[in-house]
Amino acid sequence: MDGVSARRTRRDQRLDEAARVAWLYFIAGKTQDEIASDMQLSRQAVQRLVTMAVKEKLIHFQVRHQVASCMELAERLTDRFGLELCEVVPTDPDAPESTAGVAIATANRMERLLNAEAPIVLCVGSGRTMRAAVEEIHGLHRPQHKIVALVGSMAADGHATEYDVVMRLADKIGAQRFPAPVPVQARSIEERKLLQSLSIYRSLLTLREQAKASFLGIAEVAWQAPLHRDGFFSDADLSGLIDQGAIGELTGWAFDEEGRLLDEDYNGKIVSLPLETPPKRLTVLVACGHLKTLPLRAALTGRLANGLITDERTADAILSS
Amino acid sequence: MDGVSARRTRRDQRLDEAARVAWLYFIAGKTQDEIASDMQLSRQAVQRLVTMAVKEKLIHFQVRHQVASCMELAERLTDRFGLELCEVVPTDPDAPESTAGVAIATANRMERLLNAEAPIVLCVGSGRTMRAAVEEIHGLHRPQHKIVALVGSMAADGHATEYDVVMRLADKIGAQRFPAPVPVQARSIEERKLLQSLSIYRSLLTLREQAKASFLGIAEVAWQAPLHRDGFFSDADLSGLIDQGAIGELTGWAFDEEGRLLDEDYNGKIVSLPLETPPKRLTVLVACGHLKTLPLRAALTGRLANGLITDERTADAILSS
DNA sequence: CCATTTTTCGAGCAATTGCCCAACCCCTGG
DNA sequence: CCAGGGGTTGGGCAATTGCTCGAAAAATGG
Repeated sequence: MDGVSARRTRRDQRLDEAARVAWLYFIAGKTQDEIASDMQLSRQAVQRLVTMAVKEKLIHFQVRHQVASCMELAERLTDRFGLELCEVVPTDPDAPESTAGVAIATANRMERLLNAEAPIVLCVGSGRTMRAAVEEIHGLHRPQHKIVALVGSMAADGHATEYDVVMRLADKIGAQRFPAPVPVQARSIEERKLLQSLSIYRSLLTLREQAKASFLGIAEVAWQAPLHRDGFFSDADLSGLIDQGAIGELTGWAFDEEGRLLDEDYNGKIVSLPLETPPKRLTVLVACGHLKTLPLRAALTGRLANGLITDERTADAILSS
Repeated sequence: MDGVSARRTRRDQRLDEAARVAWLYFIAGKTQDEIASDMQLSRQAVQRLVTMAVKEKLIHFQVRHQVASCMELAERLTDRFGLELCEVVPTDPDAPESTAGVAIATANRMERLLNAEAPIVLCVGSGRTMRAAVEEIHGLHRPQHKIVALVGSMAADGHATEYDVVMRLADKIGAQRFPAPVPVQARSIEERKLLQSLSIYRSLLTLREQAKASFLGIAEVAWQAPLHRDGFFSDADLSGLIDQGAIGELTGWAFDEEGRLLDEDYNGKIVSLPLETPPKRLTVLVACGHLKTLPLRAALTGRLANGLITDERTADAILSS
């Protein structure tokens, strides 16, 4: 009997045993002790065989539930984009563009942070999804915390968005609020500089340095996209952005499909807090729906964020490029 | 929100959580503690969710190895025929009628019994498979044990079988031997009675009463089957048995396809120790190959034995009737 | 054949898991 | 509004499992 075939045989016998043990352990539900006496092995030998069966993939675990695929998608997103937090919720088949699931998941995550007794600073962006998320937060009273805006809630003409996330969240939990009483985009670079010289802006910057995490929406850069429709960006601005390859924006900052921020010529009038690239704290993008796929993929590729809460369909779309 | 749908939703949420937990536990390999803090649940809650996931079949275990199907077949055989011992070994695809695997498995089982220091009595039948099994026994020296024949090893004309299992096994382990120096079948009922009146026969009966277990082969009743070819049964005997519906025999005792022993007219000349029906001790049938399928199924159906060692193909054939 | 290296073994212990129980919550129906 | 009952919770503890380590056995090499 030659060495190789002998070794092979030994190994096969080992695998046979491992498979038997795995069957008895996982399927028949016996304890390792029982199996040990059944097969007259030591308990430790059985333990090793179980480990081997798992390592050698003799035993396969399969979760038969919709969330199983969500978990897998979350893991793949985490790996691919180096995320610190990723949550994928099932897509409601009756309302595939609904933000409900994502909003609840986001609310849960925020609640977890806000549950703390020690005062924390939480930065939030704006948008419908974030607003919906905030609506899902219940029953917390945390006056010690500070909610800070990452982005202004006004257009250059002074009219305010209806989705004022900071105020609503602060209301909900009785926290201190730090909105940004500035437009998303100034009329000119000079105006932007002026606005940024206000002490209020410096306070926001300082607060953000202390922030535990940021949660923000994302938007596509396209005609009739929310920022355009609501008048935050003019036709001319938008036209320029699109020409420059912008496909999405975070708190006003436009980026291309590689997640590279556009330069001063195009992002120069944005008054929102600058994006941290790479993020210095947990920075979670919250979005779902097919319009968000490209912007999300781009932002994650460019490491503009290190967290993501989305739904199954969007997650799948992000990964299948 | 009505009660039913509320409860349903609650349950679904529970199952979602359970699926998440199961995924993290079984697939991601996290500990319950880790999962608990990740999902901010108590450790016990996670434990319950894992249990629920298993109970609700959310998590499915699959052993990807040939022996997995063997284990399942063994379980089904155990359930269906009320067995105390059942072992199914993989069929060698290159030699599907080979008794090698079954012989090794049988040897292992016998070794386990014979390993004991306290003296035991072991009864054995005859046949090629049993002989092969005994050949696989190694390195035991147990002079305190007694090996007892369940069946004679001679034909009525005095010639002995080449498969003398008792002597070979006793040689191997240095045990005391109690062969049955009688034919399988007497020439007449009178001769049978005479043989049974010998003190040797009574000794064997007494020894069997003390036996820990019996291991025996099985044979088909058919033209050119071993018992016929080797001259243990005459053409006339066999013809009668077949007419009476005999399809198999254990230590000479013929039975029909329901596992009912044939009556005195046909089994009246058998000198072998009577079968215990139902077995009063572990009684293991050792056989594989397509010729053995029917006899095995019949014998198990008639509860003529409470143990079985066979191969995958045969096991499958026995069950698919 | 013996020496050396590698693998395997099981005891002992630490970590993890399973389970029981009293306290608690949340319905439901007075 | 309250009382009762089913279900849920987490503490505490026992059972089970995982891991480390030195010893022993087996494979390897001379």
